[in-house]
Amino acid sequence: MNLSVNINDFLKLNEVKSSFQRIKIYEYIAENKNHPTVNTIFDELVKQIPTLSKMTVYNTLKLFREKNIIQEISIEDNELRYDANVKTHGHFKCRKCGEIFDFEYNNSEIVFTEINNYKIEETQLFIKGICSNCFTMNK
Amino acid sequence: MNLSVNINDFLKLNEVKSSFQRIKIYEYIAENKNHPTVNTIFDELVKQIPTLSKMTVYNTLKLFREKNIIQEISIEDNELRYDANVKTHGHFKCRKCGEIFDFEYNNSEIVFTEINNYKIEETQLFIKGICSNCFTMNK
DNA sequence: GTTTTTAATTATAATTATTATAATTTTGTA
DNA sequence: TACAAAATTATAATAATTATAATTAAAAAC
Ligand SMILES: [Mn+2]
Ligand SMILES: [Mn+2]
Ligand SMILES: [Zn+2]
Ligand SMILES: [Zn+2]
Repeated sequence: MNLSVNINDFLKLNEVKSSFQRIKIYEYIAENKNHPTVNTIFDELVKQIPTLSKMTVYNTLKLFREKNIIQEISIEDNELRYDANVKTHGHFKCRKCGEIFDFEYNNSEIVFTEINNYKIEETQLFIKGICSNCFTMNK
Repeated sequence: MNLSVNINDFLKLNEVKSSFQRIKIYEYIAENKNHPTVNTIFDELVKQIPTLSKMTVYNTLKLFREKNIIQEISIEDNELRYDANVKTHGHFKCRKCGEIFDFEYNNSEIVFTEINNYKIEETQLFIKGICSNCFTMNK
């Protein structure tokens, strides 16, 4: 079974015209689940695709966002990161190792009195601190 | 009563050496509560202080952050914004008018099973959507 | 299956944001 | 006032992003 074929269908299903570059970019984000930046995506893929242009990465990410098949997260420092998991979930960034961990939380448990008549379209919960790996290592 | 005098004391209390520029920058963020970007702060203050350098704004914001008298919020688009309210609180950005609203929420009500042994240092909750002003105007 | 049309990718240039460095000015202290 | 230290400013360098045009690839028409 070839994953690229599945991604090809997935893109078409979401009104994204498929191409070799687009499949590879989506594949990278979806498989690695590492919340990569534009530069990470480019640097990793240019190894496989030497002709790849960073412009294509920018354009493709913009298109994927418009079609809602990826989400953009700006956890800190002006560094935008991308995630193929578009469901609402939380992100934890470790100050030591820099890794970003996903976590689930119950959105409905948060009570908003001040903005209860506002139309909510997107929710982002970011937590920064030290992950358990780095915490135990320091002892 | 002169607010600048109070800010002067406040800065000293927080181990920040006071200066005319630093007082004006803190004053702008604290009084306007508009979560300004570097450019907003510079553009507004350069009207009063024609010799002001953007470098000073960058340096001062970095210093204020280190001393924890402001917080940096990166709600979207690679645009960093600054807030003199350093207590944990949520931010709502309206897609129509662009304004950012503060709201309170009870952090303890959110249950994190996956990261329950992680050391939490900072929490940011961002919500995007349409504010009630813009929502009623569109009807 | 070749030609034509359209769209995507690439290469390049332009713009913007940020950081680094050195010169100048200000502030505090003797 | 004179000196030393720090902050501010001016300028240059770097990095990130966007815009534009040329090239290549894909799709549609014939
Ligand atoms: Mn995620
Ligand atoms: Mn706020
Ligand atoms: Zn870690
Ligand atoms: Zn609004």
